[in-house]
Amino acid sequence: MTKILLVEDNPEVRENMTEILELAGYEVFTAPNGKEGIDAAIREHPNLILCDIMMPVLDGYGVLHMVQKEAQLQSIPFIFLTAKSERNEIRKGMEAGADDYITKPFDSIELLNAIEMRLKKAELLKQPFQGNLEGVNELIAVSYGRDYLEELRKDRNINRYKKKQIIYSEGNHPSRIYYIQKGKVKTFKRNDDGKELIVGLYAEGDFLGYLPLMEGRTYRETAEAMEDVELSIIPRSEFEELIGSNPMVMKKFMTILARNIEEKAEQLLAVAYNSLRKKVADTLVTLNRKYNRDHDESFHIDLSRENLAAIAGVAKESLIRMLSELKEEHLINLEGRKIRILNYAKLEDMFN
Amino acid sequence: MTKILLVEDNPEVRENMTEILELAGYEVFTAPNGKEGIDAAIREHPNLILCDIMMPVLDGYGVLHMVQKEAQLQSIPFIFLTAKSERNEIRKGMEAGADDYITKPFDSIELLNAIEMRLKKAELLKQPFQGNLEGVNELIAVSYGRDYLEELRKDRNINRYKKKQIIYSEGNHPSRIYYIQKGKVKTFKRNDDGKELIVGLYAEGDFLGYLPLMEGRTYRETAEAMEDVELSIIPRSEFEELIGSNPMVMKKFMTILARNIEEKAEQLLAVAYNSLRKKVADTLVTLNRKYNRDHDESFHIDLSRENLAAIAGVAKESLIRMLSELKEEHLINLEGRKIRILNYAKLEDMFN
DNA sequence: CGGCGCATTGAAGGAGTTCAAGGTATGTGG
DNA sequence: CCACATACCTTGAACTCCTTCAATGCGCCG
Repeated sequence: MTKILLVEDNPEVRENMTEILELAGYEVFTAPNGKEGIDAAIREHPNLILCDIMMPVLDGYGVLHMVQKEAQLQSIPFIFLTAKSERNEIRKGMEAGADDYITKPFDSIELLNAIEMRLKKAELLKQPFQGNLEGVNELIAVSYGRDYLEELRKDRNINRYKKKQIIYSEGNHPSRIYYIQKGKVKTFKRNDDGKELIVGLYAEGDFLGYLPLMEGRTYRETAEAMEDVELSIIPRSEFEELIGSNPMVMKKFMTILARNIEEKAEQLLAVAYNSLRKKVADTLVTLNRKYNRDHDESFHIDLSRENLAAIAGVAKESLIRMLSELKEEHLINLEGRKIRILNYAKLEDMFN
Repeated sequence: MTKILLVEDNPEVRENMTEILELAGYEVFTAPNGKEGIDAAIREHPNLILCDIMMPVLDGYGVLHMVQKEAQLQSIPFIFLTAKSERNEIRKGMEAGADDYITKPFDSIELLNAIEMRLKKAELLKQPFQGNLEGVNELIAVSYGRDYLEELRKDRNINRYKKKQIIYSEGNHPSRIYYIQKGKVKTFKRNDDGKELIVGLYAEGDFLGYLPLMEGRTYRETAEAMEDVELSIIPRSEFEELIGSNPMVMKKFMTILARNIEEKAEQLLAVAYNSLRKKVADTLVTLNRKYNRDHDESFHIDLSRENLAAIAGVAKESLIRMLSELKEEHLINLEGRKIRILNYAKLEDMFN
């Protein structure tokens, strides 16, 4: 139920308006002065505040000021409601930060329309979460329009990296994010022994390196070009603008992050307890899912054995042996370094 | 630089205003009619739109309507700027969804004040990310005020679960999140062999089970009470309201998620390549960091060996043997099932 | 053609799991 | 309050799966 807080010192006006609002289906809370109004706002957290200006104890400007100072009340629409109808007064009210300013006397329909519109505008922030999202690209499309990606491609400095070149290193400070125009990038961590675990794979159209920027930390992993790569640079400020400007974008971004967590948890289970056999099979399945979205029959995985091993979290030699085994069983085919999956279903349900 | 789009058909007024705005330090784009105004808005993505009402081709209401329909433009403040000063006209403009309505003639100071206030309000959505956040609790505090937690404690249905009781299971559909009043909860996954890996530990004051709600999926893990537990239930709608109502809350929440990803990646590396010795030491260090925030000397870890093993991702017996070893080396002390850390520094830098 | 990088195969070794059995704490019912 | 059951902890010994080390093979490029 939508809650409205009415702050008004005149008891008659208050009751009259309460009636109108309740008839319109709102749940109404009232306060006879500014101070109690603030208390009620904090207590009830209404969806909208209607407030008189001239009141004892604390006037309407005071209420608005307080409301804007409290983080939890900032986003509540605030409408002044007053007999002061001179242009100056109106400007003063709006300049104080009200969302609307209605002068008495008013029609009830005027009041209700105003309320409805402000509620609607506030509602834009509150769409429920949306599932299904391919990549961060969508974000860009949503917030800047489709052309933005195209623009990126043209306008920006494009950085080129050779195969095996480091893009950023663990411990460095992030100042930008990267958008991959071309090529593949891996991000990895090393343990104390120098063994490499690949924690992320990125391809054309992916964004890279946004996590540390969001956390305000240094990079926790190293990014390296797996082939010759072209990256466009998006400066920190622009990224923040991108994320911060549109609540829908934020929601989508949060969904992506949430999914990422689930994936990592899944991988964690696999790495911890699964047999070599299953780890390798899972890796192949995951890579296929990731890079072969349209289920192309002729698709093959083309990564060095070393990298494959670092993704699966196993030794290179173990991986190779397991690939041979899987080939024996006609689940995959090895064509040079390239791997083609023959029996996807069996790989997926590989027992442990 | 702050970009302002001015849509106005009269060339004189347009140039005059442009000058004022540029003097005030804004970057100004102009359009002579509504249609071009829309195009410019999409192209430039301004921070604020000033718009006349009476214009050829497409009038101000039309522009506002279009702006509200485009997801990427919705959140841009929109100010009407017109000679129509009758009360009716003002109401009509505001009811159409404008954020302010300024009547000609106006002082330049009036105009600039109005612009500044609307920019400021819009800016509330765009604060940069903030680091440092203890838990989701903070979110609640920010958005609803401190008292909300207290309220939760009193008003809600409190569900009680006995030790070992399942709170939710993998595959089920989420319809609410949980807030832990009392007790400890673990979330875990099982691999095909039925081996358990603990992926999350939650204690008093933590929230539980929000990820699947955000992703719109089923639970990916099972939650079980580790001791007798009291939980309050927060329905889905309320959770969405909570997250959606305040952009600051969203930002903070995103930061939490980002951190969570980093942690999982870290754990992944550890589980994949580290020795039993290091896995156990890391687990002890992590648990200490998690549950002993104030570095209490007399703190001890009190978990079953089984659970400890499931956190570290090793066999129970292996864990026990390693604990004995660590005790021999005077790094920890075993007091019954309880574990006290004696040499935190050495545990932390345990070699592999 | 020789050197380099990567892939493959063989054999040895070891870290950690598993199975099995005994020990200790905790609680419950007579 | 004791006896007994149950759940949890600990230790021993065998085994296995995977890693590691080492040698060889293969293809590519200057």
